[in-house]
Amino acid sequence: MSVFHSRECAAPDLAGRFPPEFYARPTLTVCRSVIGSYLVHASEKGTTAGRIVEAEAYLGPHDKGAHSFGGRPTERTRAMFGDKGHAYVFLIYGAYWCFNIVCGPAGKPQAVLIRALEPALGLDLMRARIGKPDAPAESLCRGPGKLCLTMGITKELYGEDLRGDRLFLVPGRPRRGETIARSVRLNIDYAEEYIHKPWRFFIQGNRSVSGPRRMG
DNA sequence: TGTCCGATTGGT
DNA sequence: CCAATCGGACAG
Repeated sequence: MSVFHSRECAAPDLAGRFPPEFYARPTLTVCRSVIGSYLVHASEKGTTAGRIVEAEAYLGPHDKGAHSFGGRPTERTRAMFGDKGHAYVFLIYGAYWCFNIVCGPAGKPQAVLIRALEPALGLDLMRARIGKPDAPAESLCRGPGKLCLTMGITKELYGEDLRGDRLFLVPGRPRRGETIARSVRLNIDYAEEYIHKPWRFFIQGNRSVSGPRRMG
């Protein structure tokens, strides 16, 4: 809460950040735990933030849906093999950036893809970044590519330490009455048996969630 | 060097 | 359902 009073957003509250131990837990635990937490980007243009309402776990090197499948680092995936609690940012379809939190035990390149946020701060800056001054709030960060557009996340933040001052997470929990649901991950038709792993978490029924908003 | 393709999105 | 669009992965 306190972090989001406008005065404090100009100088983000360091104490609000997750401790390193948060990212040391199993990746599926981290993935479920970030639901309800906030992602904050303090950029030169201003600060934007959103409550995480949808995330997916990628459990390389065995997960056929993960970029780290096979276990060999490449130029693109280098960050996934690096320190936990840092950003793995990649470009998809030559058009959109996607943001992940690097996780996993030692030697396991894993990550949590942030798929959707409920906008919390800097909505007009978000709208300005996509050139849509009238875009409804719930659509601004609905989808991994869109949230990077509106949050101003690009390759510039590749490998960024999420405990730093630019891009960071602030703990939060789902609100009363909100339920965390899980499902298969989206758009990984090539992942064979890993297609069916229920490694997507989301706040049931939340309007900012991309794809299916309910189980079943 | 050349070819193939995607952890998406927006429009038809 | 379909195309846009381009950096990276990998084969040769």
